[in-house]
Amino acid sequence: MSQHKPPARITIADVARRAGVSIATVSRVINQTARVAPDTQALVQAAIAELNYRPHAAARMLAGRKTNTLGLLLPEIGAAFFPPMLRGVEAEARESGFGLLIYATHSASAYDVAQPYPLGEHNTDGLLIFTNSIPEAELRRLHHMRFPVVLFYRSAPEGLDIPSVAVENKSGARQLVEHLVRAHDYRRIAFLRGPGGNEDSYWREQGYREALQVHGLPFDPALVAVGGFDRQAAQDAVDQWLREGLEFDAIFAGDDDAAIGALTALQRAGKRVPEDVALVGFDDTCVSRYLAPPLTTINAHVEQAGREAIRQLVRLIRTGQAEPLVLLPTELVIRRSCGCT
Amino acid sequence: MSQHKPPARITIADVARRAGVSIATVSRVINQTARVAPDTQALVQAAIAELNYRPHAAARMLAGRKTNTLGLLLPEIGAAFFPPMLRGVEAEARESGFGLLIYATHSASAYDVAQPYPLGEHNTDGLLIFTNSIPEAELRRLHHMRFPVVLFYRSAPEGLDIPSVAVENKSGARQLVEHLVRAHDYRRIAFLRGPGGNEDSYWREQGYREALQVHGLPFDPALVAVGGFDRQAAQDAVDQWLREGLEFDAIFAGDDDAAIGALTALQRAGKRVPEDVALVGFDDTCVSRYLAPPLTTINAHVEQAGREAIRQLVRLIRTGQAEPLVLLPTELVIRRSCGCT
DNA sequence: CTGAAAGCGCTTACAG
DNA sequence: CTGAAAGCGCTTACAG
Repeated sequence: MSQHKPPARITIADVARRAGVSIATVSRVINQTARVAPDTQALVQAAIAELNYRPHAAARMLAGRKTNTLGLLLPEIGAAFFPPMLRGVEAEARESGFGLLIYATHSASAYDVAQPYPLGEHNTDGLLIFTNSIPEAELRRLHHMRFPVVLFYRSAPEGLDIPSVAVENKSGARQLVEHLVRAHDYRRIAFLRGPGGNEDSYWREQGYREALQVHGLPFDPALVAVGGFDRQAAQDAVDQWLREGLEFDAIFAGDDDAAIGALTALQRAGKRVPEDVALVGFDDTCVSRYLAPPLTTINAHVEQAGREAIRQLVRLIRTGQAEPLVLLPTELVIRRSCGCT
Repeated sequence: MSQHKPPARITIADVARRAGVSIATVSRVINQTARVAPDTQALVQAAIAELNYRPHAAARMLAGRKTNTLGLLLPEIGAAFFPPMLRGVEAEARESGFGLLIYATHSASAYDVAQPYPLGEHNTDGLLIFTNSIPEAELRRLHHMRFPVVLFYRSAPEGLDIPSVAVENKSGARQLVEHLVRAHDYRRIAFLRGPGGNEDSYWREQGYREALQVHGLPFDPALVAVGGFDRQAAQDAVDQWLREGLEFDAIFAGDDDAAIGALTALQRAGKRVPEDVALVGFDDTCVSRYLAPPLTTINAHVEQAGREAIRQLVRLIRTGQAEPLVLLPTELVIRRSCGCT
C-alpha cells in the first residue's frame, strides 16, 4: 500500500505469454487495429480477463497513439461559475468519445521545467484553455508546435490565430443597462467592474458605457469601482460607496457573485432592494433565482458555451480547422431585483 | 494546427546536442538528481531555454519516476456540492507539492480494456476516489497492486483495508432533527432520502430515525420519499405529498439541493416556510444562506473534508500508512427556515 | 562530474 | 493472420 514495495505491474508481455502469442497480436486485439483469428482473439481476451490486465496509458502514448482525452486548463476551480460550465464541457467531451482531464494551474506564473503542467501534449489530444490559465509564452509554444488548442472566455494574443469561444458580453451588458434606464428610468447607475485584465469585465464595461451614451447619460467615474467578480470585494466596494454617501439608484454588479456581495452590503445598511436601489448581475448562476429578491441578470448560457468550446476543439483535432471566433448570444432574465414585478 | 502534420517535438536529445553533452547530463540538471559542473549546468539551461524544451511526462513516467500528481475520480462534476470540495482538494494538493488531475467517470459501469480510465497508476502517484465513481473490481485491482488509494464519502468494500474519509452524517442528521422536535415541537417530520445505495443518505436516515426514537416519535414510512439529493426529484416528491394531502409540519430534505426543490414545491402550493411547514437541509452549500427564508442546515465542512482526504492520501504515498477511517465532525447551522428567528 | 547503454510498456511498419 | 524488431522520450545503474 505504498511506493516502498513497488506494485507488480502486469504488462502486455504477461498477457502474450499466457495466451501463447506475440505482444503484437495482443496489441491488435486490444486496439482492433487488424484482423485477428477468432480463436486467437478469444485466447487473448481470456488471458486479459484472467490477469486483469490494464494497458499502460503512458506507454501507449509514447508509442504514438492518440490519447482520446481532452484537457481543460483553469486558473482555479472553486467558484460558483464553474459547475454549469464543467457540466457542459464534460457532457460534450463524453458524447464525442473523449475523456476529459481537468487541471487548475492556479496562476499564469513562470513555467518550471522540472515541474511541467500535468496536462499537455503528452497526455491529451487537445487543450481547452480558460481565460488566462497559462502564460502567453506557453500558448505560443503550443501553437507553434501545431498542437490543437482552443481558447475559452478569452481571445488569442496578437498574431496567433488560435480559435476562441466566448460570450456576447457587450451586447448583454448593454441590454441589461438599457432595461434599467428604459423600463425604470434610473439615471445614476453604478458599475462594479471585474478583475483587471479580465476580458469579460472589459466588454461588460463597454456595454455599460454604450447604454449610457445611447440614452444621453454621462459616464461618471465616481460610479464605478472594482467588484472583482467576488462577493467580498463587491461588498467592500458598496460599503465604501455607502460610507461616502455616493448617490445611485441602481447597481450593475458585473457578475452574480458580485451582486450577492452588493446585496449583503445594501441590506446591512438598511437599504431595500429594489425599492431604494435596484440591483442586477450577470451570468445567472444557480443561486440567482433564489435570492431575495430574485436577481435580474443575464443568462450567459454557460453550459452551452462549454459544449460549444469542446465542439470546436474536437473539430480542430479531427479536421485541422475550427471557427476562428464564436461569440455566444446572451439573454436578459428579468426577475425582481431591478424593480419589475 | 491539426494532427495531420504532426508537431515537431523537441526532445532531450535536441537539448543534449545543442549543449554538447549527453542526454544523461541533461536529465540530471532537470531533475537535480546528481551534481553537475556549474558550467555544464549553465550550458544545458541555456539550451533548454533557447529550444523552449518541455520534458515529456509520459516518457518520464515510463522510465520510472514519480508523477508528482494526484488524481481525483468523481462520478460527475456539475453539482453545487463540488466547488468547495474541489477548492479544498486542490489547495491541499498544491500545498503538498502535488498537481491534481480530475476525471469524471460518469458511472461505475463495466470497464473497457480498449478505453481505460484516463487517470490511474500510469499518470498519478495516488488516487482519491469519491463515492462510487469506479466499479468495485477496479478498486480491488488497485488495492491488490498496492497502489495508494483513499476513499472519499464512502467506506471500503468488505475485506479491503483501504483508508476512507467521510463525514459524521448520522450524528449531524440526528442533531438537526432533534432541534426540530426540541426547539419547535414538530412531531410529523418528513424525510427526503438521497439516491439508493448512497452511504451519506443511509447514515442521515439512521440519524433521523434515532432522533425520532429518542423522543418517542414513531417512524412513519409514509413520511419518507426519495429526494435523490436533487432539486427536481425533491420538488416532485413534495408535490406528490401535497397532492395526497399528507400531513407534516416539517421536512428534513436530505441535502440542500433537495431543500431547494422542496422550497419551490411548498411555495408554489402557497405554503409559507417556516410558518406552515418548516424545512431543513444538509451540507450548507453556498446558496443556502441566501434562500428566502435562509436555510437551517448542517455544515458538513466540505472544504475541510477535501483537505483531510488529500492529507491522508499524501501520507499514504509517503509513508505507506494512513488513518483507516476519519470521520469529520459536523455542525448545526440555525437560520430561519426551521422556525427560529 | 559525465557518458554509453539498458529498460520502462507499448504500437507499427515490415516480413512472412 | 502473425511475429521479430525498431522506436517513442525519458531515467538510472554502471563504468570511468
